Amino acid sequence: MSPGFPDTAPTPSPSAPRDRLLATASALFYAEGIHAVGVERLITQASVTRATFYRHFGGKEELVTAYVEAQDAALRAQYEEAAQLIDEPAGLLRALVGGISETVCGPGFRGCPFINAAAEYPDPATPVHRAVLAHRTWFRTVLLELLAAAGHSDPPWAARRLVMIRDGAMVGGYLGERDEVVTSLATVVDEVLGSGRTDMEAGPG
Amino acid sequence: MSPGFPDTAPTPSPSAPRDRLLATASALFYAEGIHAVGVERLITQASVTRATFYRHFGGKEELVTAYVEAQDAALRAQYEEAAQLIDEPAGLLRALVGGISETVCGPGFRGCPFINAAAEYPDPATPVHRAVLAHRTWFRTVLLELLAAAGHSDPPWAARRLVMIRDGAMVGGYLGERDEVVTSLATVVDEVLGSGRTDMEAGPG
DNA sequence: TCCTAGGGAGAACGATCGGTCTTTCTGCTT
DNA sequence: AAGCAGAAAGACCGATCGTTCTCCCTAGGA
Repeated sequence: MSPGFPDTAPTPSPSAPRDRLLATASALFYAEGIHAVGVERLITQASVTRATFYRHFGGKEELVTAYVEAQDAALRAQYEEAAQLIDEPAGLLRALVGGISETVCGPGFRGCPFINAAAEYPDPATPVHRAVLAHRTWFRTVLLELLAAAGHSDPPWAARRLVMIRDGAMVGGYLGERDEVVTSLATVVDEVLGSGRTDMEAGPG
Repeated sequence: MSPGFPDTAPTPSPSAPRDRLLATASALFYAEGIHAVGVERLITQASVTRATFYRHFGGKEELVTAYVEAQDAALRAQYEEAAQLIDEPAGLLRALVGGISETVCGPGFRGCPFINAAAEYPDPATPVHRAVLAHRTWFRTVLLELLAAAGHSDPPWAARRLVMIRDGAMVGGYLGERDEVVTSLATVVDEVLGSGRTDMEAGPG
């Protein structure tokens, strides 16, 4: 741009085609299912040519994996952001499940992208399936740590319960009544947190 | 049709090809996903010709619908069978969730066929999606009736909780630790049933 | 006896699948 | 000024998609 700043500039377009591709893929894969979306449609909607597609991704499955990993990264970032605003573990825990409620009630919610992806990639050896499991492991670990930090009497037990109720909320929000799911979710979280008799009484604080 | 026993006999082969087709489809669709299985493979493994396939089903989607409806019918039949052996609603309720535990722990469990099918058929107008919702409505209704018959103080609330925990168990049994899921499931059922303070104290009776 | 419905076998349909190729043009680095 | 990486544009590949077709054979009802 000018002398003194020879660096590669603040990436005016870091790799626009790649980003467009991933964004388009995320929207289509999530809304319609992965196997239901072909490469043709992807590159057309992303305004990208075939050659460009295969220059950035080794193939469709690699793009699918990138899609799942991007969802994972987004949730991790969302959590990190919340973690910088909230100090108490119990509050962070509630913020975490609050985010789930918002997701479920948000427009265009179509189920958990990880559960849906796993439904289409049953083989555990698949990178896609592995990415799903990796996200779930991360989520469970975060719950475990927060529960322990909050002084819960039985973090493993509580984490198991919270993971199950999260999955139930995701499925129910897609194939059932969203409002009911959200209220049930909140109630269960209060119960689980309240049952670890320490400094984590229910209530938004 | 004619004197004596002109009837179509006790169906020596009611429609063997059709049954083979549906059985093969059920196994493949469940194990590998629906869009991942083509007609070619279907008819080859079922030892049926293309013409025969299209004589029995209008197309692939009709077979998929039949697959989902067959799963639904099997579960309804399983429930009816249990209902004839068990009188008390509370016991029947426990048998119902006991069946879920067995399913989750059974060999080859690959998640809930209804949840998985819905992941591949997001459009609510699709017969497949509708069949999934129909099954879920039936399940919820059964829970509701059993809870009411058992004298639970808040059947709608309890039914919601049980549906959510069922979904959580199905997902967790596929993408998590099966043993943990089953024990958590049993605990939650006890809690939910026990909270309706009437004649439904926990315990297998 | 005929006759016909149902199944087996397989060719063929257009469409789309995921993937590779060549060519041209632009924009940056050297 | 030269050169090169990345992207646009699009032809092209074999394979498979779901679907329809013809032909033949066999078993069961009229």
